[in-house]
Amino acid sequence: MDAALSAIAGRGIDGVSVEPLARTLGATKGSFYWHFANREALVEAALLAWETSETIEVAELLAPLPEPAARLRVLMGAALGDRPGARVEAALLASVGVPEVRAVLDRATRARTGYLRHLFEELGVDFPSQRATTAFALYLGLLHLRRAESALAPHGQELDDYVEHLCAWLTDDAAPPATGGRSRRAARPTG
Amino acid sequence: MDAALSAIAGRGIDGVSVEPLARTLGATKGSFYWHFANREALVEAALLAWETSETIEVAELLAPLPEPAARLRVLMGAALGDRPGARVEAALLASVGVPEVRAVLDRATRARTGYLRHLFEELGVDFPSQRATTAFALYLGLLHLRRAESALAPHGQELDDYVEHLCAWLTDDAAPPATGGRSRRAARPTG
DNA sequence: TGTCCTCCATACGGTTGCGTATGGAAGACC
DNA sequence: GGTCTTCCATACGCAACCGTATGGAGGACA
Repeated sequence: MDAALSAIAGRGIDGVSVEPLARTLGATKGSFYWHFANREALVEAALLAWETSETIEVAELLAPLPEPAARLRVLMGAALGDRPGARVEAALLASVGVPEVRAVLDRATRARTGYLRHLFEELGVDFPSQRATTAFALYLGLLHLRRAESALAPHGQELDDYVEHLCAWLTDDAAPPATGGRSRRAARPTG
Repeated sequence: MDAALSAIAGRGIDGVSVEPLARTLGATKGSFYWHFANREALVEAALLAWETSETIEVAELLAPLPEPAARLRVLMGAALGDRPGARVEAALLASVGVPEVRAVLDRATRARTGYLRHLFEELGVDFPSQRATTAFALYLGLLHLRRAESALAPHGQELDDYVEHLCAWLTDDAAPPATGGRSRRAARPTG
């Protein structure tokens, strides 16, 4: 099943095929079909494994951080860093047309934007839902750039600086100048 | 070839197969292989067609707008609206692993971030490259959410408001307070 | 009218992958 | 030792697709 996740990370959901996968494991189809009912069962099991490991990882990462601002930074940094799960997720984004994948991603999206909204609420900024959507969209876009191996995708120290920058930007750092609400934030919230 | 683009929009690059495509057109493989050398030639032709139509569309859209701020708004709005090219692009993002697709998307990315950087320079904001990357990543993320039919993807009037909000945010509307660079913008630029 | 050239259809071989059928090895258990 | 369960391999049928071979209709043209 790790092999299945590797295949997903490398060539997407369609890259998960029973026969080549069995070959790379030094096994045969006969063996595979004893453990799994069919290809779809394997894919679902792999998706489930990814989902749980992902949520556990994130939870463990954020548990020791009391400060919401630090949580946001760590969250964005981990999301865009070199986690093994990131490659899988970037590949899953590509297969969002497959119903099972869509269901998993939908759950993950809800969980993440929900948590982001919670963070922004804790931070006391205005329009937390809208910011959560924006932050998550940024995450998705940067994840794609990374998968596309684009020159725009920041790496290493640059990535750290960029994450810092984004978090400050997302939280209106520096500036809440006691002048009350600004009209430029008056657009209707989205999510 | 329109059929090929439709297939791409609907099921991705892998959804472009010669025999089904010929069937939907009421033709046969024999006919297809007279017009195209092979499947790859069709895909490349379709990608080229998309690329040129896309650049032409955008150029025509922005030509009559002198104000950079208005250009940014129209650009983001069009990018996230219901253009036919948007569905194709969202599907192409999924196939960024295919070398030909990657090449096309890479060119498009360069062109777009280059133009965005130019816009931000015209607007006189600081760190235009970084902002261009951020704006483009946002675009990519929202495009994905739209393709995923996520509840977070804004639509209609909501979309307009959201675009307005984002543009104001990206350009530090309201605030360039002649105080020079602020420390929260001091992270190293990325692109 | 005979001959090309253009465009398209039918038919074929080859590959890849899914799922099933069937048998066989190796240990558990009596 | 016999039997049953567990796990795996070989072999098969089937479907989707790619690309090629081959022929045929229909107009251009001398």
